[in-house]
Amino acid sequence: MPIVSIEFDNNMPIYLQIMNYIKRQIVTGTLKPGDKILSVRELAAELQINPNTIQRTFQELEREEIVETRRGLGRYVTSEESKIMAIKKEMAGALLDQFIIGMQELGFADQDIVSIVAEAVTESPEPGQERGVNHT
Amino acid sequence: MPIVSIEFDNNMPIYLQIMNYIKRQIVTGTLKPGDKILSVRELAAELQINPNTIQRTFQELEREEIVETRRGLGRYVTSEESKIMAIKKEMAGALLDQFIIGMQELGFADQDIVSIVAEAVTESPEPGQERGVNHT
DNA sequence: CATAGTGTACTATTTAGCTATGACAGTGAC
DNA sequence: GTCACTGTCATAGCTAAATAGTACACTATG
Repeated sequence: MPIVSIEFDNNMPIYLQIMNYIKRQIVTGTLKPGDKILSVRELAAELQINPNTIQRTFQELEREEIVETRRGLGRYVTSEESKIMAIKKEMAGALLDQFIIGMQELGFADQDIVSIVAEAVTESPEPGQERGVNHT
Repeated sequence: MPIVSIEFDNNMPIYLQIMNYIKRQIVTGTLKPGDKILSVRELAAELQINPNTIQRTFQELEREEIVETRRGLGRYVTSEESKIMAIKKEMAGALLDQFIIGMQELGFADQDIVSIVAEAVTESPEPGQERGVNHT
């Protein structure tokens, strides 16, 4: 049984989901700047996934300059906090865009969108819950 | 050049994206209950996509009882408006969940989430725009 | 009847993602 | 040097998604 686990969405590449998983850990401080990251083989074993897939995940993260690789030693979270802030901003912006544009495409008015969010946040503060949405 | 077009996300199956595209048209009333839907070959030509992929899209939509098939005639939007309402509710709920849980995972407080949405909605009311997000 | 349009089915091919497995190279501790 | 870890590379195989092309069945129209 894995120590940590991710609920994978079959309609999205695993390596992208693991990327976001790592990014979240960095953004929220679970992984701090300069921290050593689990090795390819460790993380592969923990998530029950092929090491090659983890390798691809890290290659992407490195391309985004979020992690640094020291050959023979391991991988480390970038020390540039500005980079981490930028990632957080980018991820939040993507979430926001997807949500608002999506709701507008469904025909919701701007005021409705705001009140739906406000209501959802007050009625069930903990994550992972079902939420009701009033529609017109 | 296609009359209508969709910006496809390569990280998600096309047939699912077309599904949502059709669902949105139904939910917003662009396609009304009982309306005839473009044929497999028509829609395939319009979206520049293989008819087999469109066929798969419609099979899924039919499984969700959103469209009805009359062999030899074509496909039609369901006449049950309650079904359409349910779809809208479901799609909005999915968007909401994804957004709120995502923001919470990024470390945003509930109040922050509400104000970010309120600000985004007021500052750029039209869809398809970039939005800034203030983070702490 | 023939025709044109509809949905449906089938085979074959390509590509991306993921897996399985093995091998090689750099680093630090002993 | 040896060992155990690290990252990296390469080959092969499997599956789902999408394409291409063909064919068949149903329906309305004439």
